[in-house]
This record gives sequence, C-alpha cells and structure tokens, in this order.
Amino acid sequence: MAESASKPIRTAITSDDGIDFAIIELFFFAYRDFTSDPDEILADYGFGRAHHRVLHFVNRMPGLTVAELLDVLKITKQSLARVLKQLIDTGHVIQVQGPRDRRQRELYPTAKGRALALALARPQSRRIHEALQGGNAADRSAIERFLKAMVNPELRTQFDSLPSGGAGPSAGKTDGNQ
Amino acid sequence: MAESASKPIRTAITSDDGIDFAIIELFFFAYRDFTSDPDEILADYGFGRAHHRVLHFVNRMPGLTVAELLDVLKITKQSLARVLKQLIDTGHVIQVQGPRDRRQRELYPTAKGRALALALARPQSRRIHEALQGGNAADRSAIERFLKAMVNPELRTQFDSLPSGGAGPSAGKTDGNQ
DNA sequence: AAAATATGTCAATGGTGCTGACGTATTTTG
DNA sequence: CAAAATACGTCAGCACCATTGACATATTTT
Repeated sequence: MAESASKPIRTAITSDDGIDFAIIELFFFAYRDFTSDPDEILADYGFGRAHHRVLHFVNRMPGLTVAELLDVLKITKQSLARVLKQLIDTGHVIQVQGPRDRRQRELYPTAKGRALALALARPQSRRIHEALQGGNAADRSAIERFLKAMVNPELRTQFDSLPSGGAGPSAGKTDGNQ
Repeated sequence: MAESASKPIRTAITSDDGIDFAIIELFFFAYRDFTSDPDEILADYGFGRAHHRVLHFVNRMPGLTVAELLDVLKITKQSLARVLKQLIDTGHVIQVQGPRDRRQRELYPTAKGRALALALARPQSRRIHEALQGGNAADRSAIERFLKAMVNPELRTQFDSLPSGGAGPSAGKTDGNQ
C-alpha cells in the first residue's frame, strides 16, 4: 500500500472547484459552537445530547407518545430507552398512561424538566439573538428561509407541527393540551 | 423517586418564554440533513464523520501537521489516531516528514483523497445552492454574517485562515503551498 | 547531556447509535 | 370469545467516535 501511494497534492481545494466551501465550513463551525453551550450544562447532570433532544421535544410537544417521539428523533426504540429511563428516574420527565389507549405512555415534562429545558435553550437563544444583532427583519427572514430550505422536503412537516415553529402565519397551539 | 414525582406540565414551551425556538429547531433539523448527504457516501467506505472532517481539512489546508489538525478539530490525539491511520492506509492521505522539523508529519491528500473530499462536498454544496435559490446577494450576505457570528469569537480565526474561507475581501492563499 | 517537543501507540472507558429477540399489557379484529 | 395486532419495555451484543492516562521513539532545543 505504501508502494502504490500516489503523490501528495500540495494545493488547497478552493471554491474554484465549484463548491461552496465558505458556507459548508461556516455551517460546521457554527453548529459546533451552537451545541457547545448546552453540552457544558448537560455534563453537570451526566447527560448528553441525546437527553437534550428528548427533553426538548417533550417540552415542545407535551403529551407525545413514545412512538411519536421516536418518529421525530428518527432513532430506534432501544436507543431512546436508556436515555428516556434516565430522564424519568431523575424526575425530569413523567409518563402518563394514555387516556384513550392505555397501552400508550404520554410523555410530559415536570417542573424540573421544564426548568432544565429552558436553561439549555437560553444560551442558544442568546447566541442567536446576538448573531442577529445588526441585521434587520429581512435578514432574519432570509436566514429562516435558508435554514428551512436546507431541511429535506419530506421532513419539513416536523417543525410545521411545532408551536410557533413554522415560519407560517397562524401556527396555533399544539393540539389542545391544557 | 416515583413518590416525589411532581405533576406533568401539559402546556408546551413556546417562544413566549423568551426563547427563539424557531431558529433553534431550524438549525437542528438543517444540520441533521446537511450531514446526511456525506454520511451516506461515507458508509460505502466504512468511514464516519470523523474521517470526513479530517479529509476535509487536509484538503483545505494541505501540509498541516498533526498538531495543527488537532487544534482545528478540537479533539484529542488518540481520537484522531485511529481515523487518520485508516485514511493513510487506504491511500487517501499521505504523510510527509516536515522539511524544517523532521519530527513533524505534514499531511497531504492524495489524488484519491482529493476526489473523495470533492465527492463528499458536492451534495452539500448543491443543497446549499438550492437553499439559496430565490434569494439575492444581500440574503446570502446576511446568512454568511449570521453563521459567522454564531461561532465563538476566539475561534473565528479558524476559517479566516482557510483559503477563500472568510467573508473578507482579499482572502489570499493559504501560505504559499504549491 | 538533559529537557522539551511532535508523534505514535496501548489499554481502558463512556455515550450513543444499531439489530434482533422476547415479554407484557391492551386494543382490535374475526 | 379467541386470535392477531399494537405500544411499550427490556435484554444481549455490536459499532463508532470520543475520552483519559501512560509510555515509547525520534528529533530539536537548551
């Protein structure tokens, strides 16, 4: 293998190659730092990003069932199990037997879980707010349109079903919870 | 623990809580799908995202040393070792003894490594290009400014040192390689 | 000659994802 | 009512990627 090694290429790939490296790299670095804020908080609890995602969506869509959560996160039941169990054991999430179908377990945040979700979202929101400084409403709108367009079309329904999640007009409430 | 369980909160967290959930969630979904394109290609090679990141930066900054690469990626030497070894063994990356300091190993892509890096970047660039459709130059500029502002200030030098990476005017070449 | 540096490597660990299989409670179907 | 389907939980095992700590080697600096 060392024999067949071709020669080192000493020139850098650039946007001349027809690739938008500027935004590719910006997106990579931006997301890395975007997730670093909650990561630090989570470490204090012995939690990871998986816990964050579960906690986030349970807070955003209270009463969703285990199956619905799996669908949103696009992971398997076994992957969710460990993480969900820890969140329940630590009193951040609570399960309620489904009213109509008692096989179902509706997932709700507790006050503790709500508080943690907010604590995790706060630095992220602050970072976004600061990054938006100096821009006008049109800029924000362009950014939202861009991010939304980056999502696979089939999956755009995911955030359309979130409260005030879509860029759409009405938004409305989740599904009458409360 | 079940005894002390507090009551389920049945109302959803919304942007009323002062948090910008719209962009938080948009960013999450956008990045997930953004990485899914190369992930599929990498799977054919038995590679993961770690390989992608190493290959990308070796192509963007040919001749960087192991220590420099560790600094860019913010991972440990041991995490890099396995991945880098595989890339070298498969002939995607080649090591050259440092000219001035022979302890150093300069990392370069081979033709094979350059081709794979381009193949991985192409779908991402296409996705970005499509997401930018319908917007004008001002929109693109706003998006670039936003993403750049999302990065920790101390780390913004990272993409300023990339060829045509910064939104800045001159950009210039890396460091005279070639 | 001794200390510092750049790299490579070994062993062990943790978090998070996966697949497959199986058990239980509950609802739906025939 | 009995059988099948569904929702969930759990067990065992595997893979990937990251971690820390310890140590070896070659090379450069002091």
